[in-house]
Parts: sequence; C-alpha cells; structure tokens
Amino acid sequence: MARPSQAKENLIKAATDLIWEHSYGATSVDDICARAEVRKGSFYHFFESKAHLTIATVNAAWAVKLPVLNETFSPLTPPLERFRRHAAHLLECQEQRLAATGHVCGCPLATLASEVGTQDELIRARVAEIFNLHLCFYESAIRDAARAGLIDGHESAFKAETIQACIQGACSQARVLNNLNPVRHLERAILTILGADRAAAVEPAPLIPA
Amino acid sequence: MARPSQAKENLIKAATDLIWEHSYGATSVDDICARAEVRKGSFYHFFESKAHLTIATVNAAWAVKLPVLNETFSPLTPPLERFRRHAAHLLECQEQRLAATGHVCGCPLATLASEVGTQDELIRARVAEIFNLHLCFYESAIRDAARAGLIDGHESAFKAETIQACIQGACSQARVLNNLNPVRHLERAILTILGADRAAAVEPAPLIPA
DNA sequence: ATAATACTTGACTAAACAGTCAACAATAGC
DNA sequence: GCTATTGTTGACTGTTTAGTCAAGTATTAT
Repeated sequence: MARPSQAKENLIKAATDLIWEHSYGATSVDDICARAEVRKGSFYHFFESKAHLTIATVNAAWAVKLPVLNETFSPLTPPLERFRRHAAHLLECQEQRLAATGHVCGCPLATLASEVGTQDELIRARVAEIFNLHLCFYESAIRDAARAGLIDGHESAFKAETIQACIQGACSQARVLNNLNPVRHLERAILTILGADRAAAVEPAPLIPA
Repeated sequence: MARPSQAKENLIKAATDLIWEHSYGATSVDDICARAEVRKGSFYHFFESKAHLTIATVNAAWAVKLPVLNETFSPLTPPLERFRRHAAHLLECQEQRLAATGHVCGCPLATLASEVGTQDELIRARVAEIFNLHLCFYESAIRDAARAGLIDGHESAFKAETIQACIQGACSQARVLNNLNPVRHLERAILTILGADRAAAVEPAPLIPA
C-alpha cells in the first residue's frame, strides 16, 4: 500500500559496516545515514534509536551466519572437518574485511558487545544468546568426534567453551595487533584443545566430499 | 617550585575505572573530571587530550601489572604453577571488579584496544606491545615445563599464542555473558592447551613453597 | 619577601550529537 | 482517478561533546 523502500536494508548494512570497522561509540547516526544515503527523518521512521538499529544489525548478521553454521556443522560433515571449515571460514571473513577496510576488524558481535555490554543490556543479552548457540554446534561436533574415536570426548561442554574462548580471543587479538596470524592459527589451536593433534588420529575420508 | 597535586593521579584512576566499566566512547572528559573531582582546566593542564590520558592509563596499568607478572612467572616458581597462579590472579581481579561495579568487566586493555584499535593507532600499538610482552612470560614457562618433562615443548610460540587467545577470549566472553565462568575455567583450559592434563604428569614439589 | 613556577578555576566556544516534526511525495488497492 | 498508507525530506531543538583561555592561587627556591 505504499512505495517500496530499500532504506531500512541500507541503514542496517551501513551500520554493520561502520560499527564493525570503527566502533559503536565512534559511529554516529549521521555517519550511518550518510553512508546509507538516507535522510535522518527516514532513519527514525524505521528505527526508534541508534540502539534499536544496532539490535537489528545483530539480528541481520545472525540471520546470515546461522545457515552457514548449519552447513559447516552439518552432521554429514566429519566432525573434525567441521572445525577446519569453520576456522577457514573465519579466516576468509577476516581477509575480506581487511581487504575492504585496511584494518583487521575481528568479530563484529564480540567487538560490539564488549564495548556496550555494560551499558546496553538488550544488545549484551542478544549477543550472549548467539554466543551460547555457537556452543551447541561445537559440543555436538566434539561428541561426534569422540564417538568416531577421533578424540577423547570427556568434558565436551568445557572443551566447547574453551574453543569458543580461543576463537573470540584470536579475533580480538587479531584486531588489536592488526594482524591475521592468530586467526590463521585457529585451526591448529582448536585441534590442540581437542587433543586431536596428539591423538594422531587419521580421520576417515568424508562420506560427502568437501 | 610549585604546589603539589594529586590531580594527575586522580584523573588516571578515574579514567581507568570509567573506561573499564563502561567504554572509551561512553566515557566523557566531563565524567572523568567529575569522578576525579578535578576541573576541566586542570585536565588539560596535565593531558593534551582524552586520548593522551588514555595512553597514560594504559601505561599506569602496565606499571602495576609488570611486577605482578614478574613475580607470578618467576623462574623460581614451578612452570605449571605459574599458569595456575596467573589464572587465579585473573579470576581474583575479575571478582573484585564485579563486586565493585556490579558487572563482569573483562580485560581493560583488550576492551579498550578492541574498541579504539582501528581509530587510534597510538593506543592500539601500545596495547599490542603489552600483549606481545605477555607471550614472553608464557613461552618461557612452556619451555621450562618441557625441560622439566611436564609437557611436550614443541611449538612453544604457538602454544603461548593460543593461551593468550584463550585468556583474552575468556575475559571477553565473561564480559559479554556477564558471567565469570569462562575465567573460572581458565586454569583448566590452559592446562588442556599445554597437554598437561593428559600427560598426567605429577609436578614435583616446588623448591620455593607457594 | 619575592619572584618564578606549577597548578586551579569557571566561564567560554564551536562542533557534533541524538532525536523531532510537519509538510510533502509516491505507491497500491479500490 | 481517488484515497489511505507508507516513506521522504530538511530544517529544527536542546544537549553533550572536546577543548580553550585569561585570570587567579598556592608553593618553593632563592
């Protein structure tokens, strides 16, 4: 019943990029509007506030990532291969972002939530929720790897949490050092945490080829 | 030749607390002055800008932490015990901070540098330098542990980097989840990365008692 | 005591900030 | 073609921001 508009999507995209590259605090509503080529009145037609738009960017990012995770961590993929692909995907994202911005940008959700976590409870809680969902993928892969005899499966929840910390830490380090090496070493780091390096287990060929 | 003043120290302390609890962007010069009970003119008598004060807070924090690290990672301490004490110290810091502020605050340097790293090169580079110094402590402890037969000493640089990522990630997760558990599990996580859990090595009693 | 120096003060500026609003424009269903 | 609805616009408000400055005050070396 009204004219169609791309303004909302443009605003979400612009905000995602600017907050990821710079920070929440360093990104103004005017900056977002300028990059989205949308006037401020339209901004407040679609979003109540800067914080509400930020929630929308988090949800939009998750809507993109969830299918990727479902594919990467598919039960059809051999369990250790899931982590390899996940690490490779993370590295690829960071490389693209570095090429686009000239900086290593790290994890957008962690950077954001770490910045505003003590200030904006809605954003903090939403990102925390998303982080917890990651643990399910990790833990499931760990259990599958143990069942396949590839690793010791004890303390799968603890190992999943440690992998999560290691991934987030590597992304954070990469941003601060402005250097991709910590992300490059993630695959090996995850296998080390799993004890898959010293188990010297040779994983059988995947049923579904990569 | 002039009247003594505590203003500078008060400003550094106030800025450290506010930026750690909230964020760099959410902390204004006026906020800092108010908490330090110092007028704005005095602020700019001592510091060129908010960014310069922030560098001073980073240096002040490092000046406090370095002696602690030297003690924790003393060659007189058994190598795995160094990591245990380091993890215990990190947890204690976070617990104190939680009690004081009502939030899990994470690592002050990582939170800060992650926020402003792509904006303020001076702050980013200084924190990166400090992070790299941590690796020396970790790597040295790893080599000493290997020499004592407690762990496999191969790839000590990689393991140090992974431990660093894991620690930073645990602090970041703790802040975002507003939950100390990732920090509580750090000791075990570090031993897992080192392979000290499965080596089942019993460390000899320390020469110098704890 | 004095003078040089170090520190303090509060009022000031100019820019940036988030958010508002009333009037206007385009569209889609009828 | 009319009209209800959705989207657009740019000028606007009031606040907060970092940073300035001239005039004043306390301290210490001499």
